[in-house]
Amino acid sequence: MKTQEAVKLFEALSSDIRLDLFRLLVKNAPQGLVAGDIAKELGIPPTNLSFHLRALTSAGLAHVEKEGRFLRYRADIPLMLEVIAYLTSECCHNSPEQCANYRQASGIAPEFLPERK
Amino acid sequence: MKTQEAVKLFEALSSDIRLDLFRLLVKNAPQGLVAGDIAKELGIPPTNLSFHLRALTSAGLAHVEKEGRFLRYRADIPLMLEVIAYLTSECCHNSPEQCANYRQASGIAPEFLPERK
DNA sequence: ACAATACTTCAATACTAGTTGAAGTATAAA
DNA sequence: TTTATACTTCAACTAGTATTGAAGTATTGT
Repeated sequence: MKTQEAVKLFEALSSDIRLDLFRLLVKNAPQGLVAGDIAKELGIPPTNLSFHLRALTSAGLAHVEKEGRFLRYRADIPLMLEVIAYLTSECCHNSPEQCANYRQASGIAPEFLPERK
Repeated sequence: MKTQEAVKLFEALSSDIRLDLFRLLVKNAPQGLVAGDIAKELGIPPTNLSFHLRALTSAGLAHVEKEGRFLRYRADIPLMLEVIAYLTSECCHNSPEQCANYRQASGIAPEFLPERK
């Protein structure tokens, strides 16, 4: 992943609305949610929701699919994992002693953490 | 972690300079780097570097310590791991089948991934 | 004491993002 | 085919963010 792409992704997550939104989609992966259900869940006006949904999708963190007159949104979980890998890469110069302690104390499930290469 | 704190952290990472900066500090954890070394490494003017260092530290992602006339900056790795845990929490409703596949394919080291509770 | 170094804060400017109401498009229901 | 539903785009305003040069503070070397 390039820096500019990662920046785009973090920008997309830099809003309370979008962060709630994305986490809701993560929670409801992989089936996703239609815009109306999201609006009900988060309680924000449709105009504003559209704005933030667009921000998420154009960053690539969510994808849309049409279902009749509904639009279904899904989180891109692999991309989320890529940006985590980018953020944490070469942590502590991959020193097993230094970094592994942090990692093990983190309360993060093993499957979400980047391999040390 | 509360939403607003996580937003603050993602905002802090929403700049190419600060993202490079933070990743440099992650790579050089836990000993950290002094501002001058960072400036050399990233090649940005001191005024601007100060601005971005302040943004990172006031978000809590980095901490400063005085060393004579130098200032040493260190990444807060546990906080980084907390925000990862926040982002990925309840992924796929913690369904082992759905989510574990994503996680295992992610190339992220086990120690960086949140526990499913 | 004086000058150099290391880094920061200040002030001014330019730009980018967030929110809202009104209007638009597309699908479905009556 | 008229009406309602689902969601988006447009336009306007507001407010926050990034960058830079100049000036400031603190520490070290001579």
